[in-house]
Amino acid sequence: MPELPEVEAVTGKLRMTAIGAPIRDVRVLRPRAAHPQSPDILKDAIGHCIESIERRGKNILLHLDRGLSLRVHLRMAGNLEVIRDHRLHRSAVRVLFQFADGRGLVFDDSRMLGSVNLYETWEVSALLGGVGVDPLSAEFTSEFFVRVAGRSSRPAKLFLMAQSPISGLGNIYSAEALFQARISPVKPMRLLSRRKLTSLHAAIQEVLREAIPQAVLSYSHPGHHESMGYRVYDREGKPCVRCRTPIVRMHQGGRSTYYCRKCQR
DNA sequence: TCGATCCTGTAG
DNA sequence: CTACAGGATCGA
Repeated sequence: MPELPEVEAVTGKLRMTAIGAPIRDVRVLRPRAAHPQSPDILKDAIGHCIESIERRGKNILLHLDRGLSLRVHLRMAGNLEVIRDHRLHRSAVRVLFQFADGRGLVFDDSRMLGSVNLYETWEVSALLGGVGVDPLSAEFTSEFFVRVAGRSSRPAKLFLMAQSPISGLGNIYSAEALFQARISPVKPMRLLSRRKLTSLHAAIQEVLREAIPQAVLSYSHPGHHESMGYRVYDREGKPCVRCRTPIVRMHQGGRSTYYCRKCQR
């Protein structure tokens, strides 16, 4: 379920709960979750505690003491949270970190597409060297955006979703940003005017910033997953909120793209 | 730079 | 039963 705002919500919550507690044991209930590493490697986290937590795009980095870091990727259906009692975990749990105080850090993932890996901290930066600029970081300037856009002939939506050179946008917020900026998802990036690009740059930040508080709310009420009101995503056949034209769904890169034929050109 | 693929769950 | 799901990697 997670895109950047949801991952941000998860990391924010973890920062308040998961830092400082020593890890007493690690259970890997589904070895594939550690792929391509051996699941045994996760056991090396035992005896360490989480010192800091960082989000890079959709990657979650849990930095442990003494030079180790966990990298968690939630992919389509993952979740990472602290539970009061590690014995009370649900069935979709793939990896369980038991804290010395009895609480547990739980990675669950019904679709088994996510991953949990343990690296030495210095390796992580190298490993994530290829991930692009985070759209909520200071590096994501309008100038940067115009520059990288000019170098790509890809359809706008595929460009936004590629995680490079921009990292963190997924299917929903790419569609939302393009709608907001009134740009067609199939328009080759380099053909967009500077004016359009500036508008899209602002729209990206706007839709993400707007979504974070919503994501925080939905993650703070377990089992209360209200889908927030999207402007185009998942609105096939429903009237465009701007011009009432029915929203269309098409396929791009194997994913659904929703857009308004009239507003977005 | 693309489609196929990894998995399971759920809606129609 | 099929289609589809908020992601990314891999091989051609």
